Amino acid sequence: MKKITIKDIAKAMGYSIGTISKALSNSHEISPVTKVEIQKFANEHGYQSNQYAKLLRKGRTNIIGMIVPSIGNPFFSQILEGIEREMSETTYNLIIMQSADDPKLELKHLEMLSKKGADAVVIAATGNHLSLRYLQRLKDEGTPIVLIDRTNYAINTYKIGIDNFKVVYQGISQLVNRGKRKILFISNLSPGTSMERRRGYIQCLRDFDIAYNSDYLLSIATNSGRMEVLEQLKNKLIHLVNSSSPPEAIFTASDQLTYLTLEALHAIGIAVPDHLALIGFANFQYTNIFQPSLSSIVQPSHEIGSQAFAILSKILDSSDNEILAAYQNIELQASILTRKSSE
Amino acid sequence: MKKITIKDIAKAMGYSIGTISKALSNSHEISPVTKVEIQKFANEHGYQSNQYAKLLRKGRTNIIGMIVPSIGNPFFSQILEGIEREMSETTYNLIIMQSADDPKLELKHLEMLSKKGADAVVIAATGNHLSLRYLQRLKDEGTPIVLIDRTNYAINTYKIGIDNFKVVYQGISQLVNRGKRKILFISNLSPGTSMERRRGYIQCLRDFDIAYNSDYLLSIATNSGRMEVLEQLKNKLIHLVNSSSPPEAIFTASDQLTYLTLEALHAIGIAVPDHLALIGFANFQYTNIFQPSLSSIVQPSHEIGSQAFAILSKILDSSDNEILAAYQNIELQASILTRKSSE
DNA sequence: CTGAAAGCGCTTACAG
DNA sequence: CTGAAAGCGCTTACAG
Repeated sequence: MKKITIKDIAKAMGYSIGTISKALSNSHEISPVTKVEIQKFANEHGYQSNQYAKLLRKGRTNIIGMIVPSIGNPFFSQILEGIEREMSETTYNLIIMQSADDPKLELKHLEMLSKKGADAVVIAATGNHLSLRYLQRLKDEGTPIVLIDRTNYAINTYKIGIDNFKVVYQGISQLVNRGKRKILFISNLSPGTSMERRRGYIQCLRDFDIAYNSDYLLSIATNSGRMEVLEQLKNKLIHLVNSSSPPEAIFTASDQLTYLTLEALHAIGIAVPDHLALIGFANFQYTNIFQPSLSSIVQPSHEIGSQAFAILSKILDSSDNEILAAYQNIELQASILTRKSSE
Repeated sequence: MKKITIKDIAKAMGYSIGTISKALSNSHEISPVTKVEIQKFANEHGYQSNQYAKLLRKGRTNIIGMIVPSIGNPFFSQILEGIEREMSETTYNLIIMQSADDPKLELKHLEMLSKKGADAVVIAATGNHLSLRYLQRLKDEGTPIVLIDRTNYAINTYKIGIDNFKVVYQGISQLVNRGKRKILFISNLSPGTSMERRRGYIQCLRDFDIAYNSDYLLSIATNSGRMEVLEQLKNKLIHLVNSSSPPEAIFTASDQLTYLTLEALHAIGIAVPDHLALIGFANFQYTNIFQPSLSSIVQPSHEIGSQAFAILSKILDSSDNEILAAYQNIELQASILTRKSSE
């Protein structure tokens, strides 16, 4: 059952290679009768065009490169789901790579994608300046770039994320409305999102006339191992809880930090919400079976993925690979599931 | 900053195209001096070979196709992580597709992979006979196939999973040793794993001299929506709990069923483990923050991925794409994390 | 409406 | 040790 080519069809049917090619791509140059005849023959013999010959000829690869910190993180795996569902039956190919939030690895992956001739790149970037410069260069060379999740970077391109300021503001408001005034804010170091999230926190406190306390602003590097991050959190939390002014609530500004903070609180024996309320970013589908059921900020992860693909396919499908009128910064709506952990 | 080709180098250096090609692939035909000179020039000018021209010439695509039920399921996303880490800096390309455990979609994806000319396929198959037949055909045509997770199918190829019988036997033993004799076993319909898991359950009961009760053997189709599965579970559980012989423990034989069963138990107000103990398959990294902390069967998901790639790269890298001596059925070790839910 | 020919970027027998 | 030439499977001006 060897693969059949245009040449085979041409020989079998007594047409030239060019005619077969044109008939199969439905060219108007070919007479309807011949076209039908050829297409029928091709179908019956299971002809499938060789993508690589096509792409070589057209100078394209149809590869969309994607870099995320970790596929195992449900937030990113859901984004991936969203892309895959749209893409699977197209001729595009997705290549996925994990940066582990390591700038060096990220840069290596970008170089690899360039080497593989990726026609577009989707990335949740670490924010490392070398990577950003590389992205800028790719963009200048004509490769469309879509920044997802972490969008607050000074590069003028397509961006898809959420309104970080707003959803954090809402989350903090909830805590305040439940009588919490001493709110610990824990975020990671990603400049792509943490600025806006922190701004939401600070502005909300200000609007509620709550004094700002720098001890309540915690930044944790999450690209070290899980155990290390957990230890750090435990130490910080023990310290704060035993301080003269212990926090009454925690807001965690990333999925991983939410899970690890909850784990740390369990480990050091602090009851949630009795002792300390908690609300945080979390996209795992089953946060309602957490101890306690978790008040979660949920992002439209699937939609982030599907929109990224929508934008790219629009650009790549346009004959001259033209960049759309204006770069868009799409801010989708995140939602808050209020549950026991913040009661 | 246009891409530079072999032709460009040939023109610039005054060598023929063939010589450049051979020098870059380190052929012994070329004199060491010339080779160094050419390689240096290529490096300095950022030459990157066009994979597609290469593959077209060699009749290969270097595409590895992968089909899993759902990328969002942490178990499968971890397998993906395992593959990606090994593969990212190679010239192989992974194409991922989701079957949603839908046989029709699975078959469509397989056809797509064949159309794209995948050089190999990695699949957690539904077990649908049309798909299995298609896989068999691909295999017969020379495409290496690796079955992951669901390995109990009558197709003679590479298989990577766990010793399902053994780990279930151990899990059930734990429950029995804690005094439970009425154990409800909930599994999905996948023939690739559920047979062996069920066998472990039944054999364990037998060895402990516990009467087998068919009411305690529950099979749930998990490819309908999440809410639907949840409803089913709630109904079944309410019925059983109120029966004349209510179960004392539950063993859930898939990740999704574990989460949903716990959710169902919460919803209908059954306390775990006080009222009913629970132990189940679960690969989410943070099952210790569940309510209660979950006794989990954890599979070596990353290793399943990395081994799949290891096998394939070995086959595909061998010049004649030869199938290795014998097909292997690799059974990795799963582990049991015993925690509060089964106390 | 159909065909002959060039070429995408590469590799590899075959000569010399 | 180096080069000329054919060919992987396709598309597309250009002729006729």
